[in-house]
Amino acid sequence: MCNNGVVPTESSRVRSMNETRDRILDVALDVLGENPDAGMGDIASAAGVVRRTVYGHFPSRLDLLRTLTERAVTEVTAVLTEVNASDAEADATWVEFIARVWPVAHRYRVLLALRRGEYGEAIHGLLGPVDELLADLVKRGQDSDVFAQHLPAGILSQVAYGVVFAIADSDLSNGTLGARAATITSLLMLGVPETRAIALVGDQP
Amino acid sequence: MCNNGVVPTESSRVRSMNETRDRILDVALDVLGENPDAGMGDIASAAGVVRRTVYGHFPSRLDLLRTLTERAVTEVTAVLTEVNASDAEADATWVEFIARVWPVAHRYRVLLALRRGEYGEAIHGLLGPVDELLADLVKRGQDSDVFAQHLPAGILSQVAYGVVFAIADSDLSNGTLGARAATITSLLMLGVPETRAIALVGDQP
DNA sequence: TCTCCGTTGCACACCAGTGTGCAATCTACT
DNA sequence: AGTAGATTGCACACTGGTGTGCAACGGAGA
Repeated sequence: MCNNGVVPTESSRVRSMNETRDRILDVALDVLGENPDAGMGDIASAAGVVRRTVYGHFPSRLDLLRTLTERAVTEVTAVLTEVNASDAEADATWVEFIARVWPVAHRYRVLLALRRGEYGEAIHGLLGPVDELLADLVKRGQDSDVFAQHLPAGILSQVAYGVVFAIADSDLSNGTLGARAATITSLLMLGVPETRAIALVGDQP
Repeated sequence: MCNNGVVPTESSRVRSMNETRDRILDVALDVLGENPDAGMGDIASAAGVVRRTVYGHFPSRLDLLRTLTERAVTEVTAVLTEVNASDAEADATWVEFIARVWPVAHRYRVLLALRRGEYGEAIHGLLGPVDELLADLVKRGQDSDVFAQHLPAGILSQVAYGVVFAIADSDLSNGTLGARAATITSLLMLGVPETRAIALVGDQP
């Protein structure tokens, strides 16, 4: 008997294995989010699995971290390029970006802490493309006089999304309150006047 | 033979011991600043001393960290209370505060990273008084309509000096450029209009 | 039923850091 | 010269995490 469809209906073995793998990744985000120094054992038990099993899916801790980071980069760049496609002003684009990236930033907030520490360099490297896209957006805003120029675009963008992550990491992180706060605060620090900032955010649903 | 002066002229033994102790503390700031996970051994060799000697002065790693933190708290609160004594507007006070606290913040920038990690809770606790003083200042600014109110004073002050430390930790950290950038950026995020912010900073020497 | 294979449980070696103990050494003070 | 005390060098035990090896279990698929 051959496969009846084009896609070779994954055997349930494979599917359950992928589920395990995904669960480990998901849980790892939570656990590391609470404590960036959590070990493979902590992640394993949180995922309802034995440490040895985690090593079955990810040969090393760095491998797991890399996979998480790649996921994050994929999701963020997707949002960022989509948003950048519009020809709106840079500040409006920024607002839409934060609104859409907020859940993602909240999920992956731990990566900012992971940039320091043992595997920081590897993580940092993978995050590079995001940094560039972000700097481009800020640069565009500076060139059209929408954003302040007291700092070079590269650094300003770093600080700005550092703030977003910081708020995503704080008590406000849940609900729309955090998103609003992060958006307004980052706009302010990008040099957008308060009235304009509030108007822009007010437009958001 | 009794002491000839009121102050019992420290024997040079005691003095050189204190010098060693201070050198360890100073060097620890540098080493930990580059790598918050540096061990007692790294600190010791950087101080030109053996690991065992460090343990002679500080019974445990936590003890060393605590001492560093206490130093930082002392220095910062000194600046903060002094600055707060003036009856200037909150934004002007903030500018003076950043200007004077900048070298201190730069020296102790590692403490922000240390707030997470194994001994984070202890460090965090010691840093409490600084947080309060800072929140008070921001609150004063909000009450007199000088600072924005899109975030509660407690969080806004956290984010604001998070930014200051972030810049103190970046490439700009040296020279007056970093201080200017940190001041303006933090003012912007506190809701001070760009023109006013630049004017305020321009006043500074 | 039998086989494959993800999973488990336990073993181990390895590494890095922490904190302690103690004899030896060096030096400022008496 | 003698002594007290800071420092050294080396020892050790302990902890906690990493990564690997392997036999055994258990369920889905042939």
